Amino acid sequence: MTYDADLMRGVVQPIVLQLVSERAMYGYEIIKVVNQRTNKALEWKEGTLYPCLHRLEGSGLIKSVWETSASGRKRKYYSITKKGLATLKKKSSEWASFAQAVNALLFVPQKVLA
Amino acid sequence: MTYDADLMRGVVQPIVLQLVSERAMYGYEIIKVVNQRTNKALEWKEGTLYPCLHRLEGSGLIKSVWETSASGRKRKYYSITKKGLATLKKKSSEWASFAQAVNALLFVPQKVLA
DNA sequence: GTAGTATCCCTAGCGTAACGAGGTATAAGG
DNA sequence: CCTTATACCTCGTTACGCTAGGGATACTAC
Repeated sequence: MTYDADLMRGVVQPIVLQLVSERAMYGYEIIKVVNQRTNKALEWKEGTLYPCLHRLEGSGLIKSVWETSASGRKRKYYSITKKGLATLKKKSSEWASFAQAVNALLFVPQKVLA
Repeated sequence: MTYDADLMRGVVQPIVLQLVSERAMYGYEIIKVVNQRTNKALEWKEGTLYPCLHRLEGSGLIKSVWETSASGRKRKYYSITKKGLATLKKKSSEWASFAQAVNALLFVPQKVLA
């Protein structure tokens, strides 16, 4: 299922921060992990991820190193910085209470009405 | 608490649809209800709501009537249309599974890791 | 009365970020 | 060898929430 693009706004950064906080990952890998872990509920494309990675690195929230695998493939591994960890913590609790607030509005228990 | 503006994208329309589906409401009222029902977790401004109302009406998802209260105040009451109801249903279930997917990524149970 | 606040509507312009569509290059598999 | 998967990137479009205005009427307190 593919969602309204607008929903994606605001969650891409936190998700990327979370993933690279678990372990160092490269871009292409992140896309695969997102798609798999959500059973294709979220389906990111490269045009979504790469600019985001560059923004995050530019803000000093993640950092990257180039590595070459045994097969010879070059991959840019991202990991989270101290600053990024703080942001992740803030953003994910922000998301949690935001989602709760939205749910409170969208799914109103009957007794509240009328 | 005020959230990253980007989070708000994609949820303003569904929320408005939900509220005016409960009963006819006017713009200023909607803002108050959103602020109250979320305990100020969401704090909408007029610049957020009014354009959204006009978009929704333009798309035929809601309709409006001017009414004058006993005190003489003119208010534009919005109510949901049949088409709007269908959209609301779709959008809110979309939100539900989207939120679930995001939660699955942001709050990973320990056993999943490594 | 009148000053200040709350109610009620509206809009123009800005900034931002997801997306589609494109490009490059290398490894793997048939 | 030729296709597919892997792996990186960027440009332009687009949509919409927000800021910062503007206008008008009712209510409240002094």
